[in-house]
Amino acid sequence: MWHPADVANSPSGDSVTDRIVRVLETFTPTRTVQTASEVGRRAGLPSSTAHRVVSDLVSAGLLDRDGEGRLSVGLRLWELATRSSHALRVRQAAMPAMERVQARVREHTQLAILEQDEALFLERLSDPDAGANITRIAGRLPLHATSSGLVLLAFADSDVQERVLARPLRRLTSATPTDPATVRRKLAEVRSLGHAIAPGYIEEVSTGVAVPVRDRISGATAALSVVLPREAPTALALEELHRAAREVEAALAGDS
Amino acid sequence: MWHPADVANSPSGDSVTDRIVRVLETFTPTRTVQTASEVGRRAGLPSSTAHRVVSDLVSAGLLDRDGEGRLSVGLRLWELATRSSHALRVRQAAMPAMERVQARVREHTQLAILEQDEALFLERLSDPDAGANITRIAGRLPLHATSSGLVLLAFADSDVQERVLARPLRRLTSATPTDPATVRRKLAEVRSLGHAIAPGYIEEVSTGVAVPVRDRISGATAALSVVLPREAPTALALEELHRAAREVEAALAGDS
DNA sequence: TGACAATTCCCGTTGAACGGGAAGCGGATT
DNA sequence: AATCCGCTTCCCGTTCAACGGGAATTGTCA
Repeated sequence: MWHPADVANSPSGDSVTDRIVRVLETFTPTRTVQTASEVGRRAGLPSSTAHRVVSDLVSAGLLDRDGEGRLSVGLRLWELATRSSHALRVRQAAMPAMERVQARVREHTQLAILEQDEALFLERLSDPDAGANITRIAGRLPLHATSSGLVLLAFADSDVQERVLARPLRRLTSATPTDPATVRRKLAEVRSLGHAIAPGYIEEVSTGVAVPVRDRISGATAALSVVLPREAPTALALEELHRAAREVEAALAGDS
Repeated sequence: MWHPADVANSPSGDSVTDRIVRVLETFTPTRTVQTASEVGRRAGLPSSTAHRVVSDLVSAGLLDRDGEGRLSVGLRLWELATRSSHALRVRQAAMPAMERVQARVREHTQLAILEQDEALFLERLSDPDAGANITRIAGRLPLHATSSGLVLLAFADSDVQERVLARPLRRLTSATPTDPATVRRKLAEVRSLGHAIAPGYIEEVSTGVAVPVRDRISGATAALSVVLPREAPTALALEELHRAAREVEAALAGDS
C-alpha cells in the first residue's frame, strides 16, 4: 500500500536530476532568456559545471539556444509535459465550457486546480478590453486570497484546510482575509452557497467569482472563475459558471 | 561479466540527462500512466535502474505517482515549461485573436509553428458540435499535408523547403499531395495568395484553411488555421483568419 | 498454493560527472 | 593597441554517485 504521507522531503539532496530541475527553475516568466554563466550563478553551480550541464540540457532539447547563444526553456519540454500530464485532461475537458463563459461574460475566465496547497491556474481566457489581471497560466496564487482558491479549499480534505490555515495568511490587499477564523467562516459560506465571491482580495479593483467542478467524491477537481471589475454585478457570471461547471463534470465523466 | 546479447536495445548516447528524456518520452498521449517496470522496459533500462531513476524523477517532481503507484508526467514539468518557453509567447499573443475567430467560425481554430521540419500545434479551440479532428495540442503533423504546414513551409527558408521536399512525402488520404513538384506548385500558390487551402489532405471529410503570421523578415512566425467540413465555403474563415493574423502581428510587435 | 510481476533493498564496481585551472574569444573602455 | 572583463570551451586528475546484478518482499491473478 502506498502512503502519500511519506513524501520524502530531502532539503539538501542534490542528484543530477535535482540539479536539472534547479537549473530549469532559474528560468522565470520574467527572465526567460539568459546565459549559461547566469544560470550557473543563480543555481549555485561552478562556472565550468554550469556550462557542461547547460550544454547537456541543450543537446537533450530541454533548453533551447538561440543564434546569440541565449538560453530559454525548450519547446521539447513543453511537448513532453503537455502531451501527457494527467491534470491537463481537465483543461481539455473544460475548454469548450470556458470559451462559452468567456463569450458571454467578456472579462477573464480562468481554470484552477489545487496543487501543493496553492491554486495553480491551468488556463485563462481574457478579453482584450478587460482590465489587467495578475493571474497567469501556470501561475500560482494563495488559496485564501482568490475566489478559485476558496472554492478549492472549501471542498478539499480537512487536513489540507488545517495545513493552509495554520500557516500565516498573506495579505495582498486591504480586503484580503488574513484571520483563520474569518477564512473558516468564508469556507462554510462557500460550501453552503456552492460558489465563492472574493471582492478585492488580490487586487483592490477587481472581484473574483468561482464555482467548483465537483467529482464523484466530496472534493473539487477544479475551480472555474471569472474576474470582474470590483463593483460589477456577479449574477450573470455566476449563472454561466455554474452551467459551465456542470458541462465540465459531464465531459470528465464521459471519458475514462 | 557483460553479455551484449542479453541487452535488447541499448541506445549509444546515454548521459543522465538523455536518460531522463528517454524516460519522459515513454509517456505518450495514449499512454499517460504506467508502472516503473513498464517505463524501464520501454526505455531499455534494467529493472533496478528504472526503479531508481523513476523514484528520483518523482521526488524531483518531474513525474507524478498517484494513489495506486501509477506514474504520469508531473505537473511541475508543465509549470516549468509553460512559464518560460519562448515559443509560448506567440501563443499568448494569439489567444484573443483565436477566440474571436472561433466565436465567428464555430469549427476548429488552430495555431501552429514550424518545429524541426514539422508543424507543431500550440493551441486549438474546438466547437463541441464540430466534427472530430486529429490535430492535438502539442501534436505534430507533416508540413506538406496540412494547410498550416503549407503556409509555414511556403514562407520558410529555402533550405528547409528543400530538406522537406527531399524526404518522401507521407500520404495520409487520397488527396494528400505526395509529389514534390505538386507541393512546390502549391507553395508558390500559397505565397501569391497569402493563404493555403488543403481540402481533404489529412482527413477525407475536412478542409483546412490557413494564413501566416508574418514577422518583419520574410518568414512566418506561426500559422493560424481553421478546419472546416470538406465542402463548406471558406470565405468567412479566410477573412477572419487574415484579420486575426494582423492582430497577432500587432500584438507581437507590441511587446519586446 | 504456486506462478508471475512489481517493487524494494543490498552492495561491490566503475566510469561519468565534477570542478579547478588555463586558454580562447569578443566587446567595451582607456 | 593595450587592457580589462565576462562568457565560453577545453583539459584532466579525482572521486563519489550512479549503476545494475541479485535476492528478498509484496501484491495479484489463476
